[in-house]
This record gives sequence, structure tokens and C-alpha cells, in this order.
Amino acid sequence: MSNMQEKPEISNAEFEVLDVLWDDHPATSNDVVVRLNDKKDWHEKTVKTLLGRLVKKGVLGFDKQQRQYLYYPLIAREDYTKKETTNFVSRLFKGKIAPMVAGFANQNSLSKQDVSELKALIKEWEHKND
Amino acid sequence: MSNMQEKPEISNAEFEVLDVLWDDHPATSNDVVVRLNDKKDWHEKTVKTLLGRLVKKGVLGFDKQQRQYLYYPLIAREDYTKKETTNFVSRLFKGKIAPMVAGFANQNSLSKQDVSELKALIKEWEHKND
DNA sequence: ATATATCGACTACAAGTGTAATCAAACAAA
DNA sequence: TTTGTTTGATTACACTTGTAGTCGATATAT
Repeated sequence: MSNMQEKPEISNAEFEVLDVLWDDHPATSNDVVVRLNDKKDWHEKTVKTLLGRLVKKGVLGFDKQQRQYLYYPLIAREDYTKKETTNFVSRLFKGKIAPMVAGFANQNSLSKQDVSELKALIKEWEHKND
Repeated sequence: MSNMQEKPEISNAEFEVLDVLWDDHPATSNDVVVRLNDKKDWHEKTVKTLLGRLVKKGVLGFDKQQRQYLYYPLIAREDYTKKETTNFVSRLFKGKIAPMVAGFANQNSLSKQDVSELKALIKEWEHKND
């Protein structure tokens, strides 16, 4: 394996842009602008700057269509979130997941659904790891 | 309730400093420098800069002792981690904790202890919320 | 007493970030 | 065809961050 790039370092603002592209792609810069209008109050120029930076970082690719670009993510959401999660848990919770869940549940409250999903996960592990 | 400050925004490097102070405080800048030597390869001046920035941000306080300062955290680790976790889960997982745990466990592997801690947490909720 | 080590305060400085504005080329409208 | 519009590329600019260095005042060693 050769082209293992150095971990993109995606900033907060950049992440928002990437996020709408993960939801649906490819998309023109204008699509992205429109879809961000809901959540963010960003100038069109700002969004285009962020798209450009993400391209330069190797996080987005694009296909030229006439004059416009059709952007798409080059990294999978799941890969990114998994890596970030591991990082986060390791920094803030010494790598222990349970205290994190405890803190989360203490701040927010878990829905019945959350609880049953967690139970399912646990059952799955006990199965596998036994 | 008045002085609700605007969310500190603690940088990565700053966090490392805060972290050793959470472990044990109060401490002089030199204590912090020494205790960081294990993990980080930072110049003494760097650590002092970070201490100063944390003070300016209202994250640390200090008592003067002769010429030196005795630093201590002004925010609790738990409060911080809870808030950060909520934020993180909301940004990366639309607020749903189970997918985060799933992703984590898929990347890392859960120890028996992790699993039993999670089970305990869940049991607790079912108790409470029922 | 005097030299020196040390402390916190202040300064430095490049890279990254948030947040756009300007510019040149291409397309669309009149 | 002349003009306005829209696109990506380039430039802007202040603030944050990582990573120290310098400075003036004290404390310490001789």
C-alpha cells in the first residue's frame, strides 16, 4: 500500500461542507451552497473557498462539467468518523468507551431506541467474543 | 446567574496542559513541565505560553506563591468531557450514541471489562427509566 | 554584594482557519 | 454583439495555534 496520505485535518467549517456532500453527491458548488443555507449562514464565496480547500487537501474530488465542477468525497464518512471517534475517546477518556457513554447519557438522556441499540451491540459482542 | 462565559475553545496543545492539571493540582508551571516531559517533547517556554493562554481564556486560575504561580483548573474535567462528547456525537453522529459506539468497537476491540461496564450502564437506565 | 538562574510577561512568527472580495474567463441575456 | 452574470482561481486579512525567544524583575549562589 503506497499512497497512505498524512491524515487530512479537516477543520470545523470544512467538515460542514464535506457533510452535505456525504449526504448526497456529486453536487455542484451551488448545490452545496443551497443545501448549507438551512444550517449555516455562510456567504457563497465562503463555501467555495471551503470546497477549494477540501480539494487541495485531497478530501474532495471533482469532475468538470462544462464550466462547473461536480464535487464528491474521496474519503468515506464511516472511515472518517471511526478514526475521529477513536481519537476522541483516546484523548478524553483514555481509550475507555464506557465512561464516555456514561457521561453522554448523564448529560443527554438516552431514548428507548438508544438503549435497545446498545443492547443489541452488546449481545453481538458477547456472541462473537466467546 | 451572570458570568456564563462563551465556551472556552481549548486547543489541542492547551488540552494536554489542562489534562495534567486535572490529574493533580495545584501545580507550578515547572511541575507541569516536568509531568509533560513523559508524553510531549515540548520546550519549557511552550508549556508556559500554554499555561498563560489557558489563564487568559479563563480555564485556569492561579495563586501567587512568592514569585511562582500555583495553577489549578477552573472547569471540571467531567463538565468539559460531557460537553465535548455531546458536541462530538451531535456533529458526527446526528446525536445518536449507538452508532458511535458501534463504530468505535468496530475499529478497536472492546475488552470484557468495557462490555460489562456498558451492560451495567444499560441496566441502570432500564431501572431508572421504567 | 554581585553574578546568575529563574519566573512570569511580552513578543515573534509561520501555518491554519473563518470569512469573504476581486479577477479573468466563459456563458447568458438583450 | 455588447453587457451582465456566474464560475473557479487567486488574493485578503484578522484571529488562532504551535512553538518558542527576549526582557525585566526577583531569588539564589558565591
